[in-house]
Amino acid sequence: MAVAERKRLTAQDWTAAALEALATGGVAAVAVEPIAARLGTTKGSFYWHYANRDALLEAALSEWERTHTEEVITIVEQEPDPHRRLRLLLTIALGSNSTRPSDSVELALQPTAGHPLVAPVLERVTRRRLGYLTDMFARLGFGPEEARQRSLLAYTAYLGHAQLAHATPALAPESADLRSYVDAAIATLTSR
Amino acid sequence: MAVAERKRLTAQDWTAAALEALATGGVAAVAVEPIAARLGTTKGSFYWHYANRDALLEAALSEWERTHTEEVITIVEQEPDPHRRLRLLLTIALGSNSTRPSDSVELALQPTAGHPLVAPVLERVTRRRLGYLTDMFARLGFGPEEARQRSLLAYTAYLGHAQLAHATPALAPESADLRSYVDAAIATLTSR
DNA sequence: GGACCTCCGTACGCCACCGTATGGAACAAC
DNA sequence: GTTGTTCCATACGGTGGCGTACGGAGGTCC
Repeated sequence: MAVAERKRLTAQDWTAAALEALATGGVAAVAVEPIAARLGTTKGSFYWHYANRDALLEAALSEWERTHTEEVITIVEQEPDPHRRLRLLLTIALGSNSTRPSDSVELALQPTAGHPLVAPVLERVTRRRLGYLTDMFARLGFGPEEARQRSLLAYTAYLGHAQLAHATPALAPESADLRSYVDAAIATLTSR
Repeated sequence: MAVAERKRLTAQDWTAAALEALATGGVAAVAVEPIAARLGTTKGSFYWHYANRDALLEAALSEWERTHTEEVITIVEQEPDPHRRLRLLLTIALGSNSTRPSDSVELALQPTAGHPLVAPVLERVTRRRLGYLTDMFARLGFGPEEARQRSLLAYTAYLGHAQLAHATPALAPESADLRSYVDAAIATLTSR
């Protein structure tokens, strides 16, 4: 966040800053000169580490795909009990911190979903998550078709929640209310 | 859609084109010169009808706020039976045509939710919709708190579905599958 | 302490879009 | 068919981001 001590930069520094810009301002915000200014440097630095803007965007997207999702799945898999695992997952997904950058990226990619660099990443991530969720419902004892539909409902609810928390935070549940909401949502999503 | 016979344009023509651009390319796409080109005219026309770009954006947002939502609510209110009414609403919301411009606008506004012109519109629309949904669940016999949480789940699922259908259409349910999904979702959302 | 390599600052041309100015079509009224 | 009004085309300057060229600072190695 802080400009710090004017050190030399690495390609990593640029991707990190790009990811941050991506989360807050979307694909359009992944712009060389503004990010350079934010890093307290100039374009000269950037074009040393990267060929062009697209390369930076691509790096940021890869970073996002690599980091999130798998990270969460790994954490959640520690919990052996299926019910508690689903609860943990939804708590992490809906809860924790409604404005953390991780899910902001997903939202920020939305309008440019058709972008040639964005589309494949988005599809891979979504497929992975949906597949995992479906598996979870199946392990809760739901049949294949039922599990698929429940996971779809759960995942779209997650997406919508992130959207709500970002766009109209005043209307999204928070803290204590959020915990209560997560409980109610799980109850509804797993009721037969 | 077609460029037509090179007639004179009205302010309405410009807002309509702006709304279309907004739906497909987001706030950034509401740009005077590209829209002028698309309309087969020039900026000269635009600046006769509007003061500047912001005025156009504002007009497009107003148009959207005025048209959608209330339109759907009016239709849905024709149906007297609460269960069938909810079904009708979700069918319209999730179903019909996943890539119609109406809900694309909502998605397109997402990344610029903080924009001074966008934020208030988004909040009013969301509040109205959530309020109406909560009311529907209440009329189905759910208590106030339960109705609020169910409506939240239903609305976020709607938002997420729109997002899914737009960003990764390959992973969203379609046609027959969609009808089956809507049924399953309603069953889950209204189960006690 | 020179030679070298890594990284960055600055200056430049290019393009897209914004907004202004202004002359002139197109149409209406009579 | 002249006058007046409505609407539009064109030309222009300004701004912000992209990408390139190139010189030079700051480390590193011997």
